[in-house]
Amino acid sequence: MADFTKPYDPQKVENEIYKKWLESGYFNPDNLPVAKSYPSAGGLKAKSYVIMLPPPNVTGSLHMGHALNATIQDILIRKKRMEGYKTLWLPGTDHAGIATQNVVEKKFKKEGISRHDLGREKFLEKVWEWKEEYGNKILDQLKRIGASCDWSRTRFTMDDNYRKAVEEAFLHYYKKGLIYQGERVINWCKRCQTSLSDLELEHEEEKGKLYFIKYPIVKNSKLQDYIIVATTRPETMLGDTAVAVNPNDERYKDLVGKKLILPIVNREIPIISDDAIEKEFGTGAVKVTPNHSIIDSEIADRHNLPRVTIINAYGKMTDDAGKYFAGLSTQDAREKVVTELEKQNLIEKIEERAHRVAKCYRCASVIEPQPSKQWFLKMNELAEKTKKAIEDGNVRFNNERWKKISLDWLSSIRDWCISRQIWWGHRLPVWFCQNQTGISNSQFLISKQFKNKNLSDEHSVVSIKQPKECPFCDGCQMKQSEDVLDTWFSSALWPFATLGWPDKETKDLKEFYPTQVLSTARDIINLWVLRMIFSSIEFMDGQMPFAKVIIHPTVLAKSGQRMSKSLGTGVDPLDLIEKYGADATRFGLIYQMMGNQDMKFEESHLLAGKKFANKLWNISRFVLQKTGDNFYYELPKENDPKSGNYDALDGHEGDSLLKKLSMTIEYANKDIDNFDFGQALHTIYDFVWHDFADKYIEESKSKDTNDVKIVLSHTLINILKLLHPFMPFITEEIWSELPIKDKKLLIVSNWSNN
RNA sequence: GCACCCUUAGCGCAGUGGUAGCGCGUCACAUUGACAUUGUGAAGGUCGCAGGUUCAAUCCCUGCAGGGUGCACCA
Repeated sequence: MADFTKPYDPQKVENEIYKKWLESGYFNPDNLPVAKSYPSAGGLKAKSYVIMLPPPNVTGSLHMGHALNATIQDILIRKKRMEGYKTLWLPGTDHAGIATQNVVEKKFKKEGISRHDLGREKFLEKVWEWKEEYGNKILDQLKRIGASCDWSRTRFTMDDNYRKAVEEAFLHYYKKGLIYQGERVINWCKRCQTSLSDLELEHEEEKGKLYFIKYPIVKNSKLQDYIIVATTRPETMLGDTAVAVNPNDERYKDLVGKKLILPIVNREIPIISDDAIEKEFGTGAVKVTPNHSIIDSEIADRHNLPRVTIINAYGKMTDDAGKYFAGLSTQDAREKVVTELEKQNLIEKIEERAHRVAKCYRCASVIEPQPSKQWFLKMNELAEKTKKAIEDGNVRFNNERWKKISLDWLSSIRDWCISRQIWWGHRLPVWFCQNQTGISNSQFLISKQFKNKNLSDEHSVVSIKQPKECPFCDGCQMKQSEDVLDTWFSSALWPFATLGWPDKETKDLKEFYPTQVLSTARDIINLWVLRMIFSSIEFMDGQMPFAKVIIHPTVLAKSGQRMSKSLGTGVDPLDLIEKYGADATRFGLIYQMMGNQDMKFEESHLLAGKKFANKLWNISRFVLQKTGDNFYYELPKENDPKSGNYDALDGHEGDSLLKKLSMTIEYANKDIDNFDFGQALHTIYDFVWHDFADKYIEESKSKDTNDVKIVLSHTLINILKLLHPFMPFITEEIWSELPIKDKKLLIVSNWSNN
């Protein structure tokens, strides 16, 4: 029971209201009144409205971005539910391969146990235990802010059925010839001991040194004595097999084709020309280290250069680096190389220089590019189709800016490295002959030349189940690849794998696919959004996974910095909910969401939200007191003999309020539908506080006519509805106090029939 | 390097080719009246800087400065 004698206390109300909603079953679309009006599957279908919650990582806990995003989605879902759509907001979590494995590894490290001590099977058991215990924490936190997800449909990216989807997708791409195994230099995290895709790197500006090193030219009296190359990583020179210059660089024109002596190593290496080299950088001459730089590797491919691997998977120098360096860390090797070069007077100069270092997005270790055999998904064709879908407007972003970012990425895309050398994730459905290769892991390469290999060359087959017989030998037990797939490979299937795909006939898939809106953060546009689009093109017959994409503003600290735990700039939304209530937290976030790419978080808006909740509370109390037994649920219709009062409304001072109310409703509707949530909330706020409370209610105190009661009841009902998507708890609570016959919960009341 | 965004009151942000607004904060007054999580009122802005277009620019254009973001093969 609402206690109107006291100020509004969200803590007392919110849990009770949420329980009420859960008991009602209305979060599940199958229980909605609209589902009941279309009982037979064969007949007319109720119109559905579906949003897939971007599955948070199981390791996650709610941050401001989640809170904002959840509020946005809840606003849309609640409005559509009230409008009579069969609404589904499907929640779930992502197994988050590397992130989760790291968390569990860390936990055991404290006890001095490594994952290798436990072994794969045992370790995975522990990860599952961890997931069962902590993995749903973030979903419970979403409940606190009022998210009306259908919890009965909660999915996890490693559920049994989801696993089927992932395997099916892999098989599909493979049969189409889009998945292949390739040898190349990839991004390697030496701490996580796995490959990473280009998108899983973070670049950080660091102070470093640029070394200018002289490489002597093989004797020729007419030419200069040496070429100077600039590098930030002198130790990699031990693996150099060429020096490259731009073809149009006049300075080096006569030198192309000549040979150099690689210092220390004393290897003869050629001078080559390649378009990838910029004349302006450094000296315009670049050392080429094919096995420890992705770009250099590509240059090496174009010029058929030999490859030398001088750094191993743990970031230590190999035997091929020479006996003086073998076993050293790259840092120690660098110092030793520089000392040696100085001794030989081969260092021209050393400049201080800020440069960007690629780091692992999960553990922040410096990336050590490594030659390796990995699995790739060909991107050209998929990217082209995705581009077309976006250009044709089959998927629309809430801002052109995001469209452009997407198209840019799709235009300069490389094949996607989808294999990872970790344990937690979906294992590749690839099986190896034990007598021929025996290798079941993407291995670290020391080969001098790279190839793309056919599976049959590798004595392996792609199969979801373990093959009964090995096609390559007599009766070996084929062994499954030890590799797992990139987490994002499975996330990319989220919009349909959650609805039962690869079974195309499930009731949910038929009824709820495609979805209407995807709302997410901008840093995963490429990582996730675009991959969902091409996955849907491939697996759902070209049908887009969602019609519209909302990229919401990034919530920054007031200083303009990113919110982060390590910087101490983070704000915990749960603390805010504790302090102001969920409604006020939602209000505060949305109130400052005005369409820019960032929003600097300002806590005072939450205070405004709390005050506003209280204002609404008191408005309601006043209206109920004033109307007493004459609370009008419906506005009397014109010419209705029972309500001759209505005529009197024309020209009544309440008439202008009602006009303003209809305008507010109209604008708010339009703004919500355009995803201008902040604008909508401002409009409603201004009407409620300034037009309704400050003016009309003040004036109404001195009047006691039936007209006034009609206007008061009618306006209250409408602002409760209008505000429900934004502030669901308090509006539902007040609604429960209104004297209305055959009253439904506000959550399923009609959006617009008053 | 390329592209994009932002710069308006102490703070966070709206807004418009012609008297500049909201929330929080500040100040004054009011107060057992739905609500002090209140009401009424006030102070506070040459709308980043410099040019240009225009009868008129905070708004359109150009340049500059500061802040931010995305992308890229910065060796």
